Amino acid sequence: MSRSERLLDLVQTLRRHRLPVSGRTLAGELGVSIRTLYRDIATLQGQGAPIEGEAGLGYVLKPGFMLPPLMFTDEEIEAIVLGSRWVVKQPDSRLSKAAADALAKIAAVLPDDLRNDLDASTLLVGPRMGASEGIDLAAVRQAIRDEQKLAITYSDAGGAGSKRIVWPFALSFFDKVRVMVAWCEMRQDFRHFRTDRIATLDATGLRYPRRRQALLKQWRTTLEDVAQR
Amino acid sequence: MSRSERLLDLVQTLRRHRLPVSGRTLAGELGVSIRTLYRDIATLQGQGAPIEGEAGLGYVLKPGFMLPPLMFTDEEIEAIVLGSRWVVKQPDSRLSKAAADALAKIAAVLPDDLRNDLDASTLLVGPRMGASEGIDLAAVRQAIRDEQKLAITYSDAGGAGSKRIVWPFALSFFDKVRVMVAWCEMRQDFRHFRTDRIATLDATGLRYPRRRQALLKQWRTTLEDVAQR
DNA sequence: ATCGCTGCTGCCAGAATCTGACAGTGGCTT
DNA sequence: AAGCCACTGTCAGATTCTGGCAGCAGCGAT
Repeated sequence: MSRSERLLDLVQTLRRHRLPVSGRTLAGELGVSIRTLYRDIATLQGQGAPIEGEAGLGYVLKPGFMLPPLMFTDEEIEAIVLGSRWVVKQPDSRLSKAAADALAKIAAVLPDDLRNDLDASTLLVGPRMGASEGIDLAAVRQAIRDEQKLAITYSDAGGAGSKRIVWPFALSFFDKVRVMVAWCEMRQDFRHFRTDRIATLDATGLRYPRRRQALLKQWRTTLEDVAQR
Repeated sequence: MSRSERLLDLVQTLRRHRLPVSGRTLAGELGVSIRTLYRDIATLQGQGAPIEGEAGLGYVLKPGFMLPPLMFTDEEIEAIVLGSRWVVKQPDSRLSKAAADALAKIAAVLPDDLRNDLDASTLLVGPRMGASEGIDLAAVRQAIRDEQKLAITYSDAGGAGSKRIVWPFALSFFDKVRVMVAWCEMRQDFRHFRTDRIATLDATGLRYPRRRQALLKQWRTTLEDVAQR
């Protein structure tokens, strides 16, 4: 058994024993000398595992769990972060604090580009979407990640359809519908497109000339202006 | 730099290069020989990392991300799982599928006792809770984990207060409020207690005589019976 | 106060692992 | 055919890991 496997084993073993266990016992269960066990404990503590050792008693793992290295796809990470953000907004203060802590831990290890992706997926208002989507939201998300223009056919509130080229930079939940936030070339302004009113959607393969991050920032500023009126 | 650190570095390096990179280049950036790089790639692939190598091109990391070992508290895991379950229920099929996949991956590595804890935290109906809680939900969660009786003072719909001993086994979201699901000793039946109507709550320290898992199963059966009426 | 149990650290030699270099195979592109 | 590349096998040397030993410190029981 390699060292890294053994370290995970140690955590699991500590979880099984709820009461303090002596180092000698742990070493025996892992088939390793007590000296090595001390080194392993030190390594785990160095990685942030909440293991407490007290002379005369033994070791206890404070309640918690070490998630081993896991491979998630972009969308899985997005789903987890989105769900956690929702929990943060819930009134259960303990749980919402826990969710915030978890988010911070996850964000701390995410590479920059992925963290930016997540910023683009905003959660505006208490979400309670009803209508099923007609278009492929994954395509929208892809375009946002790649900072590429989209050609869409959109039916506005009045029912009139229009073709537009837009620069999408965020997918948002708003009231009961999902909304794609984008710069509209036709209007030369920010526009919100309800995803259930987007009739057709085609990737253009063309990159738009500004950074998504910059658009997002500018859009947020605009929102604040509106709110202050 | 230890080997395990370097393996994480490799993943990060592969993420930076979006286009295929040759093994020679990667080896150079990591400061190791190309032979070692091949071994590292093999190790990562063995751990499930979606790295693809093609002769004549180089290596690409299929979009995704490897979360390094992370320490979460019980409540953080609960928050993540609960949030992901919410995402699963959303109409965005791509994202909800991603959430389901992520949940499966997390469940696969959770120790049994923690997985049981999570079963007790159910998500019943589209949640949109408004009222803030008066009592300490963490105490309820603790009692559920430890399978211990609780003494509560509850105000029912009519406003009349009553003292009861209950065996809590699940915390649930229902309509707009949070609900503690428990066996009520007074009524000798399952009862749902809106957490915002629980006036006082005291731990008894007494274990109740049945397994939480069994209560949960029986309660679900009861629910189905009611639904079929 | 003494004893026993335990956590924790430094040290060192042997065991285990990792590493780099070399050689070779097979696929792909030019 | 030539060049680039992924990939595997082998092997000696470098590196790391491991176990045993010695010693210190904190705690509770005797």
